Amino acid sequence: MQNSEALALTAALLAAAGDLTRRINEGVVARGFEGRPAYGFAFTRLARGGATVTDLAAHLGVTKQAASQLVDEIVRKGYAERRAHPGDARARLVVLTERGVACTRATEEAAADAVAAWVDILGEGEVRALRERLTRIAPYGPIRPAW
Amino acid sequence: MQNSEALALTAALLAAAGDLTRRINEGVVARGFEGRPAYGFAFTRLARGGATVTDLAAHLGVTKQAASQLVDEIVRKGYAERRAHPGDARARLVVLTERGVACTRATEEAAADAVAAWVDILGEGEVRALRERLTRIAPYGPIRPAW
DNA sequence: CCATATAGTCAAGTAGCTTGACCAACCGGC
DNA sequence: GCCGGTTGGTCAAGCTACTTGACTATATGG
Repeated sequence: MQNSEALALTAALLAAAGDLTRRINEGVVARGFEGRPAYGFAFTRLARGGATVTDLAAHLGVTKQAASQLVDEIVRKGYAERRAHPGDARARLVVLTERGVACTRATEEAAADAVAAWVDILGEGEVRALRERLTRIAPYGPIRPAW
Repeated sequence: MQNSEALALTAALLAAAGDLTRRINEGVVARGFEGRPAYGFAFTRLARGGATVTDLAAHLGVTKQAASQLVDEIVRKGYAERRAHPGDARARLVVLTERGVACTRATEEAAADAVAAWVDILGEGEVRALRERLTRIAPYGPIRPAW
């Protein structure tokens, strides 16, 4: 593989990731929620019975201060609330509210819509293969959304 | 395709793009250049006979002010220089210096190295297919590096 | 030759992170 | 028990890479 192709692959990956992220965010907004892309990844973690700020920080690959600020935001917007942690008085359990769950569903729907556009181009099998290969290449490190 | 898979695909894309970008940047640094990921994409545009700030802004998908700041950086670091534009006294042609060309080569080498790790996992054919499909999905919009 | 558009820069503001300092609560060894 | 070290969380300040807005100099079409 030539050097220039490697850079083109990187550009294509970034363009694809950016495109998808943008479409999903637009879909979420169109469904009546305000947010930024990082919310979706935070929600997928919170949806499993809640999480501490530290859990969330690890999941998102940021400092706990940054995670705490994100929690401030989603609490202020009514998507989550901080509760006492059962069994650790230092920690606080961040759980989704009703509206937070609704936003999570909206995000998943928007993601499905965005990917559907890809399925139209590549076909379902190839999109699935794409995901499988990407997962093999970059097995769950923490996520760095960045858009 | 289930909704949750669509989000997983997005996460995988972001993780892969972030991983690749990080590896390339590390490779560039290891070769003795200082920079950030955006440089690589700027250089690929500048390498073709230079470009104006406005060209670069369009290529990178940012405002011309942001592009101008990036040019300030790479000029300060000795990778490029501003020259008079032949035929338009308003415009200035940004061209790579010798060192800028060397850094461009280093970036391409680092990218090739990073992708080589993927070839080890997936095989050359699949990596090529990956790139082909990504290019079909997200045909050159402007690039938003973001890391 | 003038009205409008374009290239570029300067200045200020913003988002989303970081590092550093700190406090309260947990925990293992003695 | 309790005490040193660790961990969960927040507050405060700073930084980076962008943005918007205002402006100047040059180009261009009627």
